[in-house]
Amino acid sequence: MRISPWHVNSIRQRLARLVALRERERPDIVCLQETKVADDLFPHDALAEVGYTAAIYGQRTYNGVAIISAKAPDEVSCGFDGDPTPGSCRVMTARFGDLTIVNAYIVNGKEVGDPAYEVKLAWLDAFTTWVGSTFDLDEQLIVCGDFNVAPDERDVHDPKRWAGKNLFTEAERTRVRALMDLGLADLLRLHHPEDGVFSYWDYRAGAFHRGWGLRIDLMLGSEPVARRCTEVRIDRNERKPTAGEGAPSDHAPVIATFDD
DNA sequence: ATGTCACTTTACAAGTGA
Repeated sequence: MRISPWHVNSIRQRLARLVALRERERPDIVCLQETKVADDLFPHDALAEVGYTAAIYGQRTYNGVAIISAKAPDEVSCGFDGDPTPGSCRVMTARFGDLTIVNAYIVNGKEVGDPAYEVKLAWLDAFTTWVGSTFDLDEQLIVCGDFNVAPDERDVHDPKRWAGKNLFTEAERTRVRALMDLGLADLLRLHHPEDGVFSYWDYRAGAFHRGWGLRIDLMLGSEPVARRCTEVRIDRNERKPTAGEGAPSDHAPVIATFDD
């Protein structure tokens, strides 16, 4: 089984590349963030042509998440109790048999000092409280998506430059650790302890070309999921302008493989 | 830090969010 979280930054702009990902990597499930489309305009037909059904929680212009899969989920729910930003479509949960997947697009936070940064911290607290009180961590649980937080120094191209900056503050990283302390492992790190493994490069300033990346797109899994996880990698090539039809997202897909 | 991108509006440019 293969599961791929991907921040697409508009599913309509990324449709050809999503279809290509389907053909290239054959993910059974893709968890999308920032679909940026109202539900009545979601491209169900184009995805059905490559064998995907889509569970969607979208809004126009901002945010929006979707879980698309070859086999339809048994159960889907949207949002989470205690969300400090009600009305923003950022979290959805799908159950596939014994496996539950939470797909999350965490508040960006803009910059330290901006009110949005305080919202981000409150959001992370509320999200962790909800995950801890809603799910059994002894069961198979995945929490994945765009966390907008780089967990540690290996996850930023220049830790000194990023120290104290939004996406890499101690306050954010402490909150991600608190989520992991519920009993969720960073699945990529089980296979790749090395630094320089990034999932996001800003569109501006030629960041990709210069190697100015961050790893903020994470796949966390409970112990029963971690045991089944045989590989996690990031499809860095997908970030290249030349990698396929249309322009790239500023995020690359994470690709995780599990024993059946 | 900022060599961009996507979306929206009463729209043919500029603001917003990332």
